[in-house]
Amino acid sequence: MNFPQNPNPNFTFLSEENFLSPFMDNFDFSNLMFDEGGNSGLVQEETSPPTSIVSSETLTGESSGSGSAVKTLSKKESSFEGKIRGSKDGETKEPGHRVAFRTRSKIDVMDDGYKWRKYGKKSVKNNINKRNYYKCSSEGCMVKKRVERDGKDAAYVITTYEGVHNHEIPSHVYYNDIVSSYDHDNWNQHSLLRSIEISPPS
DNA sequence: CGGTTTTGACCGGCGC
DNA sequence: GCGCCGGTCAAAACCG
Repeated sequence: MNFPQNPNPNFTFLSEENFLSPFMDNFDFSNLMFDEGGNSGLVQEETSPPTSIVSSETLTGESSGSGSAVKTLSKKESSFEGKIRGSKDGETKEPGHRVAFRTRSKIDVMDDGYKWRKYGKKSVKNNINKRNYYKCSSEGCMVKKRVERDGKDAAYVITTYEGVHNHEIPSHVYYNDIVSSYDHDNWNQHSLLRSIEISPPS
């Protein structure tokens, strides 16, 4: 269960370089969903049917079944939002930056440079597979991560990040270095990931 | 030895 | 009011 994506003992932060090639080779960012406190506007699950989100992205005709997964997600979103609004008024209630990725990969979890500790596993409806819950290991950092496989297309993995990191990425230096060094088209996609990791304060 | 994973139980919200 | 459903906790096992 360690690092299925990188059996290599050499895999470290430095291996990001190594990580890059296979990463883009094996993974497809076929669908990304952004939602910053329901303010981004890139995702609008409440007004638009979840399907539209999928179709607006590139699903290469395999979007048929994926709708269900997205649906579940959006449903969660709305309930989550309601929960926030219903909470106390002055409680430093962070809107919670939420980002959902839908990637095509053979592995379950992608290493994004942070240290995650698994704290739960649950099987959800609309998905025969189990959903895994991770939390950032750093103290005071309550960022959560949710990983599940698409019940319809086992090839796809849905990863949802929630919250903003308090601290630097353990491999932050490398990221900067890499980002500067590698300006390939591929990094276009990955830069998205990076932007999430550094999560700008609104 | 410390930190992490595992797994079932528990809890709280929502819908009916 | 009850049951479903999703999310979290916590204790024990497990691993490096």
